[in-house]
Amino acid sequence: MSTIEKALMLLEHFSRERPEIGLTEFKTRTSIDKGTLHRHLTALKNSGFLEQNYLTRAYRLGPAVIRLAAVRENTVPIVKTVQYYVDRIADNIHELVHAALPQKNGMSAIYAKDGGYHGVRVNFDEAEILPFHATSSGLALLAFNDDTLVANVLSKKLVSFTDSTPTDAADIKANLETIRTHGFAFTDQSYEDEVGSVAVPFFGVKGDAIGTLAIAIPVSRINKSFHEIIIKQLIVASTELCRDLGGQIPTNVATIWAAKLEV
Amino acid sequence: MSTIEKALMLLEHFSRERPEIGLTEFKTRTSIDKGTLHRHLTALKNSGFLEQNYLTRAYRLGPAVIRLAAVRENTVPIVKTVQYYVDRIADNIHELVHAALPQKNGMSAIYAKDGGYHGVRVNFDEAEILPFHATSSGLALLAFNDDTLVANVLSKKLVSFTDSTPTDAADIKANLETIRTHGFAFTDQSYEDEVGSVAVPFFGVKGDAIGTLAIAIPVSRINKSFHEIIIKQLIVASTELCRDLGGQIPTNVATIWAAKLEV
DNA sequence: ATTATTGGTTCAAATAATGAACCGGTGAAC
DNA sequence: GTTCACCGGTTCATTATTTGAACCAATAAT
Repeated sequence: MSTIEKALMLLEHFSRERPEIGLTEFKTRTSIDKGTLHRHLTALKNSGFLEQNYLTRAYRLGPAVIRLAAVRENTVPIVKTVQYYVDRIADNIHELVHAALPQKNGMSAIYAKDGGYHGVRVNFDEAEILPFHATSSGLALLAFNDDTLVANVLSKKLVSFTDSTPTDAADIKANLETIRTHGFAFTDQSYEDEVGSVAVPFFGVKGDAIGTLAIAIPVSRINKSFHEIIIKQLIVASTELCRDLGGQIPTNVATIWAAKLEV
Repeated sequence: MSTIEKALMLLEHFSRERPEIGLTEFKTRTSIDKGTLHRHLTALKNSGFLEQNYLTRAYRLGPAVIRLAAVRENTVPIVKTVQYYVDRIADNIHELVHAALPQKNGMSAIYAKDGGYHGVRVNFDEAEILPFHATSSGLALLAFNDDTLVANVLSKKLVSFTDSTPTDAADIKANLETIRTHGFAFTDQSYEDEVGSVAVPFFGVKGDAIGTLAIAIPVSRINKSFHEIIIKQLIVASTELCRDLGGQIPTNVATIWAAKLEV
């Protein structure tokens, strides 16, 4: 692995829950030598990707990422485009809806809306990393993306989050196959207890999955008819979203989805 | 310079005007060896910072930056906080207002609003890099930030954009001194013909300038009384913004600003 | 059919990354 | 107030990676 990739991996450790990370904490998290770490962190700081809390000396993300995100969103306005559909679904079904993009180690929610007026809510952090193997977003993306990504994900250790988290590579591979035939993914408390989720992919110009639309919902509120409503909403939104983004829905997926909508 | 910094410098070449850049174009822009470039671009791609247009093979910014920006904005919600004040000023004075943060080679506008109903408008790109030495934003930041940044900027070649662009280091240093005594910066067609601008800094916890609020305006509409109105608006907004961000206005600046508001 | 231009690869030489040991400052414990 | 532990940061000989001139393959232009 190149030095560049090693350094950029450090940025993955920042999240809502861990917005600032000190040198020693990085050391325990990564088991990289302190000297090396310091060099890398300094390089990232010099480039504006990190800045230091001048009191604690801990590192946090810097202003460079803001500019880059603005340029990216101007190039490929996924966030803005996705917002409309997430909002629409949330307003229709009154549950927590989100859209997510693949990152290196999982899906990252880029926008979420809780349309719910229920007492029981699903707790959700934007910018959290959703592991590929334990969430419907992750599975939906794996099922309709490159096989190399699947191989890559399954080659690593599959962390268990609940009693229902699938950790066997063969099981997951089989599940991906059923996801492909169904045209959507769902999970039952595989990432958080009491929370189920349903996801559909959306596609890029190559017809590969470039992101997902998903719904997270307390298992107590799931039943068959509602499940079908959810899936229809997701499929319709993803279809329109693909059109907006200039993406291409693979013909087999298009057929499956069309059939789902007719029922 | 470390390999990491060299690679990250490549990302600076992307902008609204140049959202996609191919290998050979990178070569002409950077005069880095093609082999090296390809390695770096691949590393950035593997880390999600770039992705490739699969038809043209050109590179563009990738999804990783979206997540990072979301985390950063959650850590230090500058964009969101700044929006309110930019909008307010734009509504009051009916001109193009923007806020900018320092990047490596200039200021980057993070939010802009044109409150104008005039025929003549200032053209403005968010996420464009505004050179330190030729814009009021840049000068305002230099004047109230670290001296090392000033030295760094002045040590490089100062590009000329118009006939009025200051390119002499000594001139700029003198100008920074007057900016410090005035508490704001202004430029007259130093970046674009027919456009003047006024900027004030806003400050971080250390009392160092961390960004600027600025107004760009056709020179035909500038006159003394309007100039003063603009400055008052900017000063008031920056003062409140510093409070919101937990920043500290240096006492000497606070004194100057207070005097300006009394007039 | 030929040439120019594109993205991408190779491998010996040059250079930068690495990491164990070290430094100095801060705060807690005795 | 002395000691100790922990923090961020630095040093420098060793080691491994980066580098770049030359090369390859595919596509577009002449």
